[in-house]
This record gives sequence, structure tokens and C-alpha cells, in this order.
Amino acid sequence: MPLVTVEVVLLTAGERDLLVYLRKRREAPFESVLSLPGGPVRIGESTEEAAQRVLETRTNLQGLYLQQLYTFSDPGRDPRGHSLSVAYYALFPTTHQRPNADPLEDAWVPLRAAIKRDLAFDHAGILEASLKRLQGRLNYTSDAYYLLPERFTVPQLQHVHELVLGSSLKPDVFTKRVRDTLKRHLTRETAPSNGAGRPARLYRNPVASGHASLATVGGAP
Amino acid sequence: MPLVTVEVVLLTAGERDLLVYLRKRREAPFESVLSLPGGPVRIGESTEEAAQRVLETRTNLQGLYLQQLYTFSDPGRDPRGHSLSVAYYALFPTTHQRPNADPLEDAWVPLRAAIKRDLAFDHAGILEASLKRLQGRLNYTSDAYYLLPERFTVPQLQHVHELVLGSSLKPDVFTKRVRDTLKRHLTRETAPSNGAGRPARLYRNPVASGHASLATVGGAP
DNA sequence: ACAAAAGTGTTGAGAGTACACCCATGC
DNA sequence: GCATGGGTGTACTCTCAACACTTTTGT
Repeated sequence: MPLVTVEVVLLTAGERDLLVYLRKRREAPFESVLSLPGGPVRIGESTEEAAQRVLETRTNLQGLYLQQLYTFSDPGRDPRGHSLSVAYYALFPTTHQRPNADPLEDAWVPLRAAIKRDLAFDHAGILEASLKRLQGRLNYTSDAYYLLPERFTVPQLQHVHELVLGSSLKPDVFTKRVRDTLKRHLTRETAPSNGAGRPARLYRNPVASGHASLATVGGAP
Repeated sequence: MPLVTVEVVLLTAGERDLLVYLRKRREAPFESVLSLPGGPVRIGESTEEAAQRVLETRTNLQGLYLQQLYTFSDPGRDPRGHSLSVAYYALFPTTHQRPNADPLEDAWVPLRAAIKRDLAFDHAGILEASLKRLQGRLNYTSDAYYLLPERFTVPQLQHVHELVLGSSLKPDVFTKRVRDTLKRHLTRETAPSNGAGRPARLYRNPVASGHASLATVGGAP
């Protein structure tokens, strides 16, 4: 029987690209190579529970939005022997500060750069599949909102879309596309001005309930 | 470690609904209950290879179009113990006759009826997920063509779309939607008349290469 | 006042729908 | 010829992109 593991692609919105959480492996094979957080699935737990457990162990984050991506089962993907990985992607909102335990151990890496790097196992391929899936789901799911804080502006939402698509969008066109669906969530507040220009209006995040929470303090970070 | 298996949702186009291939279980649990063809994944084979092997063992069909659906891992899904199933759906064109070994052992069941039945394990849920996925992919993939023979007509293609969507489409609207993409594959032949009305024009199937082939004769069929 | 960014109103092109009409076959 | 179903052409609608314009802030 192949060994069953999960891998988690933890993503958040950075300045110029999506950022993916990677950690430096301590064990062979691929010692000191960057890899996705992951681990074996235990008896009696679903793969989704395993993914949540891995996330909490590595980053102290609980209850993140998870989406099953694909199951990778090429017998050659792990040099130690046949292992099968159920990959999930997790979306971390820009609400809180990003957890980052030890700069020598883990890192937030720009996604497109990470895909081109030499990562452990087939993890570069898993990142590529995550990006493609996210791009495909962008316009008919709420995925983008899981990358935004509890209050956000249209320009912020546009920025997330641009990060996912990897191209820039025209502000007026984008605004029109989302105005109708968003107006239900308009607040009377405006965002603090960011130096120049008119401040944007704030919207309530429609998926705020599913947002991240830091686990009870006591863990590593 | 959970046990790793594959399940295959083998679908084809029937008269009034999609048909799914189910077989009557011989073993406990769920003895003599209808279930999806499936089986354990062997060391050294990918889940896709395992799915192909299961298909060939059960139906003598080789090289069918397969699509990974989802991985089901609820620890309670198998009463014997924790097992994880990677589900695939397979599309069987209406080219050849449908294989059907023993009417007491296996059957082609209308999909929507099957979803409502009491099937073994969580197989009804797997069927439901297959239908939803197929519906979502219908308009931006070639899935529909994998259900059609090597030569097909626009009304046949429309019929497949109607089966997947579960609703009827207007012939003129549908024709316009597919005409441009299809005209590259128009042949000079026309279909034999089906009793009344003008015969439809035949098109070459754009995905005919990926079609089914019966394995070397010698098995059960 | 001016620059910068947010937000709005108007126009025009393209996709998709409805409707009407023409074509090829069996009886 | 007529019924039946396949195929096409035309007008209408609705969405979406482009462009021009107004609003609100910081300097």
C-alpha cells in the first residue's frame, strides 16, 4: 500500500505576487531544500483534518479556508518509496501579520518564482496546479475574498485578482464588474488615505466568518 | 495508515439519462448492494493506472478517458475501517455496444435514479459529485465529445448536453453556439435518416484518438 | 490650486436569444 | 404534398469594455 500524506499550499497576497509558505526540510531526502508543509494522514482522520493539523503544527493557524486541489500519486514522486499525496491549498487573509517562526526554517516566497525553483519532490508541480486552479475559480467562487481582511476596498479586491491572474486590470472596468454583487456589503466607512488620492470605500467581507484565527498562544511563533 | 483505493464512475449516454455502470457486491459489507467498480491501489502504480486496471478487469475496456474527480477520506465511509478513495470518472462513447457481462452482476443504471438509491459506502455521494463536475466542465472542456462516437451530428451533441444538464435546449440556439467551433470538423457525409425529417450532417469527433477500445478478445465481456 | 486615485455616466461592440423562414427526407 | 426534423438568416437584448468625466483626498 502506498503511504498517504497531505501537502498544504498556504497562500497569501503579497505586494507583487502571491506568496507561498515554504519550509526548509531538515531530513533527507532533499535536506535543506524548500518544501511544502505536509505529513502523513493518521488513522481516523480525514485528509482535510490532517491538512488543518499540519497547518496548525507548522504555523499555529487554525480554521483556514481549505480547498482540495488534486491527489498526486506518481509512484516515482518520492525516492524513498511509493507515496500518495492529497494536496490542499489554504488561503490566508491579510488580516493579521503573517506568521513566520524562524527565517532560517520557513519563508514566504513569491509564487511564480517558487514554481521555477528546485523544490523538494513534485512540489513545484503542486504549486503550478494550485495557481491554475485558483485562476480558474477566481470568477465563480469566493476564493479571492479569503485572501482579503474583514474590511476591504475595491482596489484591494482588484489587486488580489491581478495577483492571481498575473496581469493588470482596468480600474473602471473592474469596479463595474463587482459593484452589483458588492453593494450589499458596502459600509459607511472609508479606508484611511494611502498618501495620495481619494480614499476608497470599505466593504464588509462576505466570507469573514471563515477567516483565520491564531491558535491559543503557547505554540512556537 | 488508511487503506488506499480507487473508485471509477463509468458513464455513458443513454436515451433519457446518463447511465452509470454499477455492479452488485458479492462480499460483506453491503453484500448484493449496487456499488461502483473499485479496488485497492497497488504499490508502484499511480491511481490513474489503478483506475484503468479496475476498468479493464470489470468491463474489458481499455484506454478510456479518465478524469480525477475528488478524494474521499471520511474515516467513517467504510465500516470495516478507515479507507481513502481517489474517485475518477470515465466516459464511454456510444461507439460500440456497451459491455455488460452478467445481468445479475452488473448493470447500467440511469444516473439520477442511481444517486437517489441506496448504494454501497458513500458511492451515491460520489455519483452526485461526478454529475456536478461534469456539468461544470461541460462548456469549457471536451468532455461531451468523449461520450460521442467517432462521427456525430449536432443533434447528438445537443442530446449529450441535455443529458448532462438535465434540461432541454433549443435546437437553433444550440446549433449557433457550437457551429463555429465545429465547422473545422464538418464532413461531407450525412447521417442516415432516422425515420422522419432531414438527415443531420456528420462531424468528425475532435477527440476520437482518446476513444475506447475493447481489450484483446479472451476476457469475459 | 494641483496631482493622484476613487468612483460614475455614456457609448459602442459582441455574444447570445427569439423568431421566422428555408431545406431534405419518409410516407 | 405534407409532416417531421435539420439548418440558416435577421432583429433584438444584454453584458462588458472604452472613454470621458466628477469626487475626494494630500501637498
